[in-house]
Amino acid sequence: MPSAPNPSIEPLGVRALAKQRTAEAIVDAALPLFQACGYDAVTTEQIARAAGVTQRTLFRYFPRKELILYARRYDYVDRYEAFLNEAMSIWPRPYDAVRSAFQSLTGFYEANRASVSQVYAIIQGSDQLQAIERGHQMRIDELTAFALDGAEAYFARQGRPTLESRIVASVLFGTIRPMFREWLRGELPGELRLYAEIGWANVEPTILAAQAYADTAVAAFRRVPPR
Amino acid sequence: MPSAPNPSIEPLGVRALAKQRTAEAIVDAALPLFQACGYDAVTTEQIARAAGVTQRTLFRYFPRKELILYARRYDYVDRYEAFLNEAMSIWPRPYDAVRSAFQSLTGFYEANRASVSQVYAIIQGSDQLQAIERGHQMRIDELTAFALDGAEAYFARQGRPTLESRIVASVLFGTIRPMFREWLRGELPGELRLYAEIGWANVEPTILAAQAYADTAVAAFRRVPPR
DNA sequence: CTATATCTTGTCACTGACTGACAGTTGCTC
DNA sequence: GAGCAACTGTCAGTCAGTGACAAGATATAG
Repeated sequence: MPSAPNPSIEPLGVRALAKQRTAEAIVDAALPLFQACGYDAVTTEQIARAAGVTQRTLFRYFPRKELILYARRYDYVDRYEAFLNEAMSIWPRPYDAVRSAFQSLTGFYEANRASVSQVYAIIQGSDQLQAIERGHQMRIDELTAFALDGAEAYFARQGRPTLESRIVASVLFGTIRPMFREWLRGELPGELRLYAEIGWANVEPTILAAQAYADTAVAAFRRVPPR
Repeated sequence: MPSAPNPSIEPLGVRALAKQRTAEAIVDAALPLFQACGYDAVTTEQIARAAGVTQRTLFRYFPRKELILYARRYDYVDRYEAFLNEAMSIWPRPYDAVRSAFQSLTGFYEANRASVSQVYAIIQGSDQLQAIERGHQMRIDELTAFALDGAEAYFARQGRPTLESRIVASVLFGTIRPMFREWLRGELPGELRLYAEIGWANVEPTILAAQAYADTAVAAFRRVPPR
């Protein structure tokens, strides 16, 4: 009685196979349309017709329109969380764990450059999608800030991370993200890993400065007399 | 022939007055409903009926539902931009200009604490509004990064700000924003200005460190051999 | 191999935000 | 006071997203 069947090993029944094919048909129909006309201009009904299903069925597979687009990005937020979970139980220093998780994510981006770039380009064409994207980024930032608070804080994840860690996380991603973006746009030659390594090598001194800053600022901040 | 009439001095005709009253009636009807039931649960038709107008008229005044809510926030993004425009033509150092613009914004928040807090609380209750809010924050970040690139770059605002400035801007707001949030939530006693000043006094060394870092990182980054 | 339970899909009807077109009314101007 | 422009209401329509139900296909038990 295998309680957690691996879908890639477990032989799929006709039904599960059909489901998989339907989901892929929807995404395959949607992406070219998004690319040609822009995300906002494509209606869910057009996608459904192009995929040979009803609009209702489409919404059963993808409860929100954005999810059709994000399917091909393989849920990079969840992936980062998984990487971080693993790294946090291996590395003693939170900084090393974050760095390791990010390296894993970098490898993932490189392995799927084509589809990730395509989705990135589509996102740039829609304000709504950019806002959603920013939400994902905030989640990544928060996750990272929790990680920087230490393994205990990370795995509990109660309330909000400390102000110090949030500051450090914004320094970190304020640096790394623009680099990722330029690479995705094809404005940087060669491998992403290379740039990521340069970034990390240089970011460490600033992290230390930011940490020192965060400590003094937060201390001053808490020292304000109540009332 | 006054080409730019000041609405608060120019005597308003019956028509203009009626328009003003209608807009206020809509906002006055909406805010209590939002506060009581949550933004998402209140329909535009309910608001229209409560304000004594048609739904169609409501949308003529506020093309999107969110704008009803944001009316009472007096468009803080536009306001920041106006502050920044002024500051950038006064201060020679971009950093001072940004600081000055932010001080103006802080004063504005303090002067309108009640309504700003109310709107903030409503935003917290809706995912959609939070996404919109993120969009505003992105605009503020970008504006600030352009400002840090210097007056010329700021007033032209072509393309994207430099990587260096984007990094510095994220450090800046990664620090300032959590403070604003805590203050708006009522978790910090006293005046916002006080906290803002502490934050700024302490952020400067980190800005310098971040700037130094950004310079070396970006330099290393550009030094990567093409191909 | 058949009967039945389960899954999946299509159809229909609906909500809620938002828009275009048209017509009636009212304030403004000459 | 006539004519023009602005403002509003009415109506119909689009698009995202949801609930309910029935028909068909699949899986499973006997």
